[in-house]
Amino acid sequence: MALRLYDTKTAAIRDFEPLQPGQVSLYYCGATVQGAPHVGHIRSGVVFDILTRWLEYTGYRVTSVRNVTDVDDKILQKAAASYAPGFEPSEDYPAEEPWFALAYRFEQVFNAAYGAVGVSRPTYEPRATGHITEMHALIQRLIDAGHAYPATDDSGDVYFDVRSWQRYGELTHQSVEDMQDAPDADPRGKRDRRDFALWKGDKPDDPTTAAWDSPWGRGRPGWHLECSAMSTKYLGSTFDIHGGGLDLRFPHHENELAQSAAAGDGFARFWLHNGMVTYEGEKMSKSIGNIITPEEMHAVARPVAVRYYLGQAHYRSQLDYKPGSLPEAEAAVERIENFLNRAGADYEYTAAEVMPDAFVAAMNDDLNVPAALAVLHETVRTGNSALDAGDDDAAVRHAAAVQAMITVLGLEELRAAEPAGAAAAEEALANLVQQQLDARAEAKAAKDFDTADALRSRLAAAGIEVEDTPQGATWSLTKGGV
RNA sequence: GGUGGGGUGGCCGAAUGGCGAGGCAACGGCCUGCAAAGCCGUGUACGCGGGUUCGAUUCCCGUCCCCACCUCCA
Repeated sequence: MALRLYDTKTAAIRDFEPLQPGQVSLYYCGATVQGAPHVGHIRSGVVFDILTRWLEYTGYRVTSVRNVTDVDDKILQKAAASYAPGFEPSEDYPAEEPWFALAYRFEQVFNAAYGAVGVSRPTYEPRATGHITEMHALIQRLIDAGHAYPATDDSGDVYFDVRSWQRYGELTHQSVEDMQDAPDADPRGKRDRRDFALWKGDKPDDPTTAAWDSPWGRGRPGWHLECSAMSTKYLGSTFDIHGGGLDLRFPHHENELAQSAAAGDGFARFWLHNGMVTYEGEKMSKSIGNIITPEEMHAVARPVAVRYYLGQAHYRSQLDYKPGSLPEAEAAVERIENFLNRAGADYEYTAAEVMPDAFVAAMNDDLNVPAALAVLHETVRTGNSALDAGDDDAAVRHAAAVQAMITVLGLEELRAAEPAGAAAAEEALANLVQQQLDARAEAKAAKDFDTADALRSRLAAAGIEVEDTPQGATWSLTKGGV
């Protein structure tokens, strides 16, 4: 069964066939680097990372591009505020920080947060500020085609002419007439209130570093323009998949589509949108203040559990965060981990040999990760049964299958969770623990259970968990701290 | 007002016109000196009202409620 994906534009699940056989071009919206990421941003990264991994497993060569919007009104506002009298510096926002320093700093914070949960770096991460030339070319094409115009006032803005583009609204299935008027929208020199800025004229107070010369005067790019310019530059005028959060459908993606299509580009063939992360039913967002940061999650669960949690729901579903969510994910992850550690790693199966058909079918069905996880857990259970029955061949084969599945889901670090290590300190620790375990084994052999239990308690107090198995006692560091 | 997505057992979360995905939690059993891990088993789930049907959680109509977007948003 071939891959099928839900496309927002056609509002239907369609067979996915790339433009070029064997190759997939994927563009997905990254961050406007005006602040630290929250969990919602990271979910989006995980979703498109899983998509990329699945496409690659399926045999495609994937070119993925995720933009960095490193100049916009909010970035400039925050930087400007840091120079204002009475500004109170905080951990996130120090005093007197130029806009480009702020943007670059948060770009790195974002990358660290993505990396912490195993989101692979895209093929390329272009920055808006590095593509002003391409944006100018696109604006010129739109003006030439009669779909953009310089502002009628002297602002130096250039707007997209929504009324000139019949298809405007096609992505989100809205007609311009039915759209609610934005009462706070500044009509400025617009022909229609819904016209949006392609280019924003320089204002007297703007930093000189945040303005570029253009045929329409000095200024900076409008928000939506960079994605059109950069996606088509690196992926072609028509490319396979455009992704992003559900909240980007309108206006961001609608406007991107309008710009590119009106300029004559085919643009994205599939539009994928991931669901929001909510907290007690409400969308996580800075303005509401119900943010959970990646740091807060990492404080209560290991990265692999955080990743499991963020990826476990279907990507189009809303994901509601609750205090118990992460411990639950941790428990599920440990179950998988325990099986892999029991089964050992002595197998040489290729992923294709052992990947369960049901897993493939689930992933091909619009990335049905919940169903895929069901297959994963069934495999763990069957593998555990095989171990209990002494059928090591079957167990090893199941372990290989689990390994193949968790690699696709980006949970492969589960495999490396064993306590033994090459580092000298770990070796020394292993020696000490083993001495304790030997002493305990002697006590147990002598039926001196008080001593045996005391030894186990002392290890537990030191953060070391002991488990008895038919092959003797094993130990591990207590998960998630003591 | 417009557009889109939902309401599933104690919780999370899928599929499906007919045999109750999967995980977490709970309970019972096996195993174990005990524990842990593991295995087996248990639970009268589909917002409400109609309709179609031999049969509806699933399809249709109505209705209530929730969420997202309508120019800051992952």
